[in-house]
Amino acid sequence: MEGLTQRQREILQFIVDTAERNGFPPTVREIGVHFEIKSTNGVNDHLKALERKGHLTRTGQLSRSLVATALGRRTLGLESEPGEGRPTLHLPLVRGLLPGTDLIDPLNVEDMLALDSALLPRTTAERFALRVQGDGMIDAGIFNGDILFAKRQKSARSGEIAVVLIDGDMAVRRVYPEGERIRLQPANDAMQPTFIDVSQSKGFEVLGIVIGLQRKFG
Amino acid sequence: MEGLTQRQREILQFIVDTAERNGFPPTVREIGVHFEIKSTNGVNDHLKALERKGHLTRTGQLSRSLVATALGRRTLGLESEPGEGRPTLHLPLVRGLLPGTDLIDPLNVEDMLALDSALLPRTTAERFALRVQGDGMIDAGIFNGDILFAKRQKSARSGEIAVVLIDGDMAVRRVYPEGERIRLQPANDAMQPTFIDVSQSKGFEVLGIVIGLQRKFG
DNA sequence: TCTTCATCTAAACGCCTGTTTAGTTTGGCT
DNA sequence: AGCCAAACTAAACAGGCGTTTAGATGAAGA
Repeated sequence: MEGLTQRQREILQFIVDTAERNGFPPTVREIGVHFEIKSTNGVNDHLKALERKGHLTRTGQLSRSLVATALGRRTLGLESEPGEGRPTLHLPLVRGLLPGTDLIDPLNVEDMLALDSALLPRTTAERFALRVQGDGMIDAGIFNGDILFAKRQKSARSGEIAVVLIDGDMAVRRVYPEGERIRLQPANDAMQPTFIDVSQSKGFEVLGIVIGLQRKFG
Repeated sequence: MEGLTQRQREILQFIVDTAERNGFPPTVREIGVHFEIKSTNGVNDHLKALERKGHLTRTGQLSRSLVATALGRRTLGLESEPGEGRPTLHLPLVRGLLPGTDLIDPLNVEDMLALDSALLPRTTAERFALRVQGDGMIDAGIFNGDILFAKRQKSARSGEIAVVLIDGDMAVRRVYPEGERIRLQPANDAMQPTFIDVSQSKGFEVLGIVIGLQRKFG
């Protein structure tokens, strides 16, 4: 089975990505526009090559019938075997917590994320994901926009990084129980800790403990 | 939110099924053939209704741009598991680079990691993962032990965080081309930059650009 | 009964799209 | 130098395709 040229590979990737993103594959001309190939035949040459090498199928003369084969998908790294027998987790990405709902509720869940279990610590607790908002934990290497993974747990030990609910808003802080009060410590020199009075802690809740982080660059 | 008629539901189902089976949605006429609707307008009436009721999207006047919305999929009982049809990537975790081998080679690949494609930026380039060794990029929020994701690329623009090879060892640094030399800048006050002489850069190579990061806590 | 809506036929317009033919350019290989 | 494959420009054809206009039928409500 022949290998692909760099250009062929890029075009195959574009077809797969476009089908993924839009729900339907691109036309020959749309591929041309994306790669600044002026002639439809320039594109067609690549499609012929991809088809000849078994990475792509076309159906008759139907528009948008460009579909990557299993081989093609494998070439792009979309279908190989992950760690043997190790499960891929599916974690809910939560937006926030609407009053009167459970955290893991369709109303709060924005998406489901697939993640290799090797990328998170072992735990028997329920897990969820959330998007970091703000720079409150920047000195702990947790940046605005990062995805955090947490295990559900209603209490935190001293110094653990927890996802907490304060008056309906989710936040990420280091938690330090200090007798009558709880100190929520940001990891940012420009910010002050928040204190929660244990005796009247309405509106405060520990939602979970941070167990992982994912960042997207660029 | 209005409900669907029996006919509208059937047509929505056909669109989703066809897209699933073929890899691309049907045309207006193909829908007509399947349901023995002689006029394209007969079909179009249904599409308009489905669109109006928020179960279907069409993109301009593009062919085969019929895609069920999240609501539409829910109506059909398809409330899919992870992100709708979005692929899960399988990226090689590389240990290093043995002399005379390609980076993505069984000899260098320690494991395959499954990761939701939504967690990394879109790219047409090949991707790989590596484990961070050392505190050289600690001020950029990249810690010892983190897993980094990179796209394969032989050059880096100024300031990009790159995976580089220096005398056989992989390292992660910000890259700054400076005329006759290249500055490899750590993000750690305690460390000094390394300089590569462009004219005799044997043993130096850019392997890729960092596109993501995964951290495991605790 | 009158109205509304869902469903459909028929026909036509005009851009969209895949395909083909006929070349050119570039780089690697012999 | 000669050859070949990859990659591309240019132009054109024919049928595909979305859309619109005009109208028909029947069932459900008001």
